[in-house]
Amino acid sequence: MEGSAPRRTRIQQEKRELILEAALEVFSANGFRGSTIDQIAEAAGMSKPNLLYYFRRKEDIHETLMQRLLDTWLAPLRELDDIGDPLTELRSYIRRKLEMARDFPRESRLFANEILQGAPRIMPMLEGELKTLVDEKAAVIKGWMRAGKIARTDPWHLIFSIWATTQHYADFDVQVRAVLGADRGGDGRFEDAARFLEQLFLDGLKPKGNTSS
Amino acid sequence: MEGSAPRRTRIQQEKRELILEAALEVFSANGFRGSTIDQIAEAAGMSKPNLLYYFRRKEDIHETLMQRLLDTWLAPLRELDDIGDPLTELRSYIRRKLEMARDFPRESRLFANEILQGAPRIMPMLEGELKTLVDEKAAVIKGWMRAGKIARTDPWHLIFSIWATTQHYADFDVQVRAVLGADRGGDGRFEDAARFLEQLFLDGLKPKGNTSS
DNA sequence: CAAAATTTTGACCGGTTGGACAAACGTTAG
DNA sequence: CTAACGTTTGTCCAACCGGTCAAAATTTTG
Repeated sequence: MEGSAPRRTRIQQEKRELILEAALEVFSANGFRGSTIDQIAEAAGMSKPNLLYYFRRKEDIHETLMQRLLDTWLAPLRELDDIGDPLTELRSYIRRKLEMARDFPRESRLFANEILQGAPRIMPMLEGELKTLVDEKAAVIKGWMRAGKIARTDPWHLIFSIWATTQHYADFDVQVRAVLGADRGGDGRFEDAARFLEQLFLDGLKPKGNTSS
Repeated sequence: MEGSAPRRTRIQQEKRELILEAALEVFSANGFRGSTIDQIAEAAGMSKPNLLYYFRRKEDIHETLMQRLLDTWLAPLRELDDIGDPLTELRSYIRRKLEMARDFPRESRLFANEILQGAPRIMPMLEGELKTLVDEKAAVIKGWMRAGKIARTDPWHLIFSIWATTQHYADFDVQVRAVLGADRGGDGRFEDAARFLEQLFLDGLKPKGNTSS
């Protein structure tokens, strides 16, 4: 048995890669329904029928893109390990997620688009693979709490808050840049965000040498 | 002078309201390009030409919806005042934003859709009204920091993180519910989130009576 | 009631979109 | 050269979409 993946020539591999790159650009900017095959074909430098020779349906492109995305997207969480200092481990998870928002904003937006529209194409994955992974890591975090290594809170909502704060810099990028303005909205914004998030997640907002009244 | 708003009969007021309600449902679920006038008309219980009698273009509906949205959406931030205890003030801002995510998830998703696609229709507002408001409130927060009432951080990124964490429960609702599962994903999830966010923003994750090693 | 004004509808139109298809083109192996 | 195979393109189509229009139905007004 050869497995179910169809055999592909070298040129097919390359062209499919080209199409997926173009489709990521278009889908992430316009959503699935807002994107046309023509747009993708043009971005990939080929004609529409030619594109349809490599992917028979528009949905096939989106599906392939989404499958690839999910692996790399969840990699940082998978790396969250029980070895090492818990606070350090969480800090580097936050850093990695923020780096992904900086380096792969299109992937983040593609994912956000899908979830926003009710996740019609990846619902089974959310309830299956994703839930399993999060539950597993929540158990790890709970262990750290029982050991007194980090404060006691809800691990699931902790993970949500890390996702939300980091992906915000990819998904809401135009808003972030508009509000920060020309001077502070440049490349340095990710370092500012990293500093802020580290402080937020470690120390919160209470002033340092000050017990609450 | 009567002002520039056109005079409208009672029935026009009602039908326009009906259409806007239906359009909010459809636009927030499918985005602007992903929604059709037919869908909105059907959701509003009228024919397409009839709908177009009240709003001449699809974009007019979206624009009206967006204008109304922005006022109510920014109301909590406008209320952030210099009077009262800073930590209490921030805590209730977070609570109000989370309540809005719970009570007006469609509005949140409509806004998220617009920003995700590059905010083509509200860019001037982001750079104008929104930036002005945020700058103003950031100055207030900076005052609190100078007075030693809250820890020193970046006020802009603080506001971003509040937006991100609270709106996450509206925009990524399906994911949140899928990950939490049937038992914890019910109505109680917003109270869990409120408790978690309060702790996160006030105390962070460091264990209580424990100086870092 | 009847005229006037407003609201609703069916039919229609031009442009776009996802996708099919056969013919043409290129490449490689015998 | 040529047959076989893989690739590319022009053409076409049916469905959909945003929007128009004139006529019909309804409501308001005198």
